[in-house]
Parts: sequence; C-alpha cells; structure tokens
Amino acid sequence: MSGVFETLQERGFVEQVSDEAGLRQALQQPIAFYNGYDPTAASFHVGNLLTIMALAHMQRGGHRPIALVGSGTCLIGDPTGRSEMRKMMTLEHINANGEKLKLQLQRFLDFSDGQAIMVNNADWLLELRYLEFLRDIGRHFSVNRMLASETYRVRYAKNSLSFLEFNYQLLQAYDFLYLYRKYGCKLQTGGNDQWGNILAGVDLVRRVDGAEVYAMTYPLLTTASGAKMGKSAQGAVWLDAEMFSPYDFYQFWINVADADVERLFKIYTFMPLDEIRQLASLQGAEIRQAKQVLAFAVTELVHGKAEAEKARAASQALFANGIEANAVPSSDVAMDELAAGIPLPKLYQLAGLAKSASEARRLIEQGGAYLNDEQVSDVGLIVTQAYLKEGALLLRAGKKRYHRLVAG
RNA sequence: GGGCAGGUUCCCAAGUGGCCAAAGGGGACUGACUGUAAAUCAGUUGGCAACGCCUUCGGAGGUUCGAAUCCUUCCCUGCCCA
Repeated sequence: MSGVFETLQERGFVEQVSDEAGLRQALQQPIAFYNGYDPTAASFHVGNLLTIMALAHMQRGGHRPIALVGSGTCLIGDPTGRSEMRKMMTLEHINANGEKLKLQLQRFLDFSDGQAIMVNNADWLLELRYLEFLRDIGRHFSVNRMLASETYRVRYAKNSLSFLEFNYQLLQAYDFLYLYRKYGCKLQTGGNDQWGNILAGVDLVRRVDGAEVYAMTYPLLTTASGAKMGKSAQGAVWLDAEMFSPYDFYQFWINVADADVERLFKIYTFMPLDEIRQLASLQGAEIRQAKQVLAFAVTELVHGKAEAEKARAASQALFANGIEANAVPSSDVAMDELAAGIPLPKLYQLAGLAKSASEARRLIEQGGAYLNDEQVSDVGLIVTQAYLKEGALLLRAGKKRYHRLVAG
C-alpha cells in the first residue's frame, strides 16, 4: 500500500499537503480519511468527480474513505470563494440532494464491509448544544487568525460576512475532530479552495486531542484556456444522466482542448501512465483518437459500459455523417401534431435545442439549422410527417448539438 | 437605530425625462477557417401570430403627452457611526 501518495502525485491530484513527510509516513498503514461534499445540488459534477477519483485511488491503495455528505454545514453555506452569501436552502431540499449524492457515490467507491463509509454531518451537527460548542470548540479559534485567512479575508475586505457564515469553518473543523474520534480519521482532503477550512480542522484536532492529522488538497481544474473545468454551454457537466445525458457527457470529453488531454486522462481514468503518455503524444488530428478513448473511459466509469457504447456509436455515426443514432438525446412528438404541421422554430423548441422561438429563428437564419442532416434556411418551414425518416426527425443546431424527435 | 452610497437585460458595467430593448466589456451562440481542438476574423445575443406589437431597468404607487431616468413608500446590499 505504499505508493498511493506517489500515485496521486504523479497523476496530478496533489496541490497542497500540510505535512508531506508525516502524511507519507502515515500512509504506510491503512488509514481512514475523509472528503466532504455539500449537497447544494442533486448531482455531482466533473469537478467533484476529480475528488472522487482520488478517493478511489486511495481505496485501491488500501485506505478507507469516509464520504461525508455535509447536510449540516450546507445549512450554513460555505462562504469560501464567494462574494455574496449563498441562498439559504431548506433542510428538506438539502436532504433530498444528499440522498441523490449518496447513490452516486456508490458507483465509484466500494462500501461493502465498511471498506468505505458514508456519513452525514447533520447527524451530529444538528444536535450540538450552543454553549457547550462555544466552550469546547469555539475557544480554540482565533478570530484574528480566521480573518487573516484567505477564506475570510477577501470576503471580509470586500463585502460583508455574516456571523452565520463565519461559523462554517468551525463546523467543518469539528467534523474532522468528530471523525477522528469516531473512526480514527487522519486525513481530510478537498478542493484547494478548502485548504483553509481543512487546516482549521487539523489545528483543532491537534489542540483538543493532541493528535497529528493531515490535510491534502486537490487542484481546482481549469481548462487550458483558463476557464473553470467542467462548465459546458448548458452549465455544469453533471454526472446524473437525467441532468446531463450520457451522449452530451461523452461529447464533453471529445471536445476538450488538445492541451488538456494528458492531464484529464491522468485524473479521470485509471489508465497506466505510460499508456496515457503514448496516447497524449499523438499530434494534430490524431489526438482525436486519444479523446475518443478518454471520452469512452470516463463515460463508462460514470454511466456504465452500455451507455458509453451507445454514446460512442451515436457520436461516431453523427460525425461521420451518418443519420442513424439511437443514443442521441431524443424525445417524442405526437403524431397528430406532426400531421397538422409544426413550424420549424417550434420544433427546435420542442427538441430543447432553442429556448425560444426567436432563438430558433436566429439559429435558422444564421445557417445553423439542419433537419435530417440537410441545412434548412426557411424560417417559415412547416414540418409534417413527410419529413420523417425511419419514424423520427433528426434536428441539429450548429455543428455539434443534436436531438432526435421520435413520432409517436 | 442614525448618516451615506447603491440595486440596470446571463455576469460586470454605462445610461439621470423622449434619439432606450437600453452603450461597452465578459460570457454564450452562429458562420468562416480547422481536426467534433486552439487561436483568429465576422455576425448574433428580451419575447411574440415579427417591417409591427408586447414585457423588462429591486417591489408597489404617483407626476408627465412620455419614466430605467423625477416624487412617495417598501424591500434588499455595501460603507461609516452606534
């Protein structure tokens, strides 16, 4: 089990470590470690996936991941990196999200026989007693130091920081202490923006229990052009198939920049490094092959082999000028509506390729509309069942967005 | 609680009575070029039964022929004072 840290480092997972020598030493033995996830949404996105991959590597290395769903801390809202206060979420909403996240985590980590643990900090944070907490935990926190930290300084300097949010770090630190006591958890990991919060926990455990625990952060991925990794035209790239279709997910990886290929391979697949280097060394148009391997691997990991194959088949068929494509996102149109005739812009709306008729209109006028792979420029076109091909209409917006409307 | 400054279309940010669906930048979208890449260039970027009509400038009222722009009031944010 030695070498996990080296693996993570080689693959680009390690951004900062509180005590590298100490952590390496600690990792000689199987340890429990944790990473927290705030249930602010009903699904993880590729940014979270990075941390989950790291957890998976650690588990493979013999360590025991504790996936913490932060329903308790989510009630407070992490001010880190935010210029404004988060919208307050209701407990019901948070819990509903948390349940979804739990299901997703099970795809990536092996929870059998306690090899990985799932906990929810609401279980211990909700019942905290205020005065007790202040006396036992609060006294270890220096306001001066907190205000000096990156986490709060920016916010404090530029905008207001509510007392509510100011407590976030204490609660997260307390989580670490709690998990240390209950599971002997010795390491907390998280995105690099969590550095300050994690260190607060390390300090707290040292002060209160006199124990040495560690902090490790992962890089916040940005694309080669500097944008946050994991954003697409439609917003975040979610892992949930309902929120982001496997086909779109596959396409997201196909469309990454050349310069990002190697890094993404290392992080989002388990492929050995030498194979990765070989693939990433492809030049010019050939690097697309590497992207196909990448896209398939990650899609398979997230959505399963069957979905990945469908997505790949669809992608290849569409971009090799084929029309058949069963994995292209599709929906139904009523046959009788179609028989009556549907204006083309309306059709684009039905397919979800345009938010409004005006947008669809623009698309058509600008030459970005294709029906069954043929460009259509007539905004007034009325589409009837005469246009059906094999019982469906294949709509395309621009070069890459497809949608299939099945008559039924 | 008091004083001050603000809340503008996805974001930042102009506009302070008609020329405003509202400058500019970012982002995004489309096209050209390409390799389903990057960079670059061009166009587009509130809605609709669309050469016109409707709805937007924190909320609600009001003044006016006419308001994002003026008045009243309420809500919210920041700064200073307590």
